Amino acid sequence: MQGKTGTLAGTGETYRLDEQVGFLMRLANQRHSVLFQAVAPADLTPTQFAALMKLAELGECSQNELGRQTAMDVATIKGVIERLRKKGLVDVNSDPNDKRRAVLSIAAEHAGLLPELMEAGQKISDLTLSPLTAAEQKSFLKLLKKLG
Amino acid sequence: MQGKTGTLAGTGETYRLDEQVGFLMRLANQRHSVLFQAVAPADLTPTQFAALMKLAELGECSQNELGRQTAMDVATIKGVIERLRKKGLVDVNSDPNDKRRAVLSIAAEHAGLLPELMEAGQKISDLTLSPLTAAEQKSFLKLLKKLG
DNA sequence: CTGCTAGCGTTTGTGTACTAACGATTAGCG
DNA sequence: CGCTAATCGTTAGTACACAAACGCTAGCAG
Repeated sequence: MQGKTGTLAGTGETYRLDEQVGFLMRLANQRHSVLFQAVAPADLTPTQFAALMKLAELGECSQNELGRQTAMDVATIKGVIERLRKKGLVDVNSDPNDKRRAVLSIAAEHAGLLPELMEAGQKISDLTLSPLTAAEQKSFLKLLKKLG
Repeated sequence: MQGKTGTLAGTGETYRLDEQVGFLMRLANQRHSVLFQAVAPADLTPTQFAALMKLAELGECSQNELGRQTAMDVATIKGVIERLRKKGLVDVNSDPNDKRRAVLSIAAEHAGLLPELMEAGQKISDLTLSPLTAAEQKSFLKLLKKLG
């Protein structure tokens, strides 16, 4: 009977924030971001990293296309590409065949960075999952894919 | 170290973005946000909802304390509280015993909203997890907690 | 050719989220 | 008692993330 404890007192009080998926996912994401920042080369953020790796995978593509492939909004990918361009990691050229399009590609000078990035990406994933056993990791990823 | 980490850019890429935890968690979070927005009352965002429910649970507390309880940065919780205050859901008063503190509480006029919020929160969690079976949901939450 | 539709990129506005620095206040220790 | 350390809240700056509205361009229908 703590008089001032909670407006929820007396209403059943069954809701626990720290049991909700959304909250737990936010926490897991925060931890992942910290690990990422500690390991990632070239001051890349998780989002920038994703865009860069996808671009490496695709070779060349338009801005909106890359956004779709990485599940980023048009307005989001715009800023991401702009920052990668400023860092000199991505080249932006206009498509002569379609004046609407901007053709993205990885800057040739930095193509050598890719193996390092892939290795770092793997390490970050491993670190993020390290509190789980190998079996748990596999299970977690399987379930996570169903929630995408 | 282990296996093949994609050799060079020109040859084949062995790094699959859509297999990485970080990327999958981002996707799951996006889906959750969409569901949240569709169901949540009072135009609350997931973050605002978390702050509000935690405040209801605690009764009264300072801004920084609420931030800690909900895993939000001081700068983040500041904005969140400001928006909740503008909506009239949260009252902010200064502590007479400690001039640094701002004492937060749920606005009495809206205390009746809480049961509805709890119900919505539960529904959102259920919807988010609906692609999984009951057993999978339990397993997923257990693993997720280890990653927080 | 004209007009419609759809896609590409841009901009604005709102809302997280963290870092870093700051002033004000309180608490603790010598 | 005074100095220092810790805590509280604020602000500026950077970076996602999405909605909505805009202008431009390409492709297609009539």
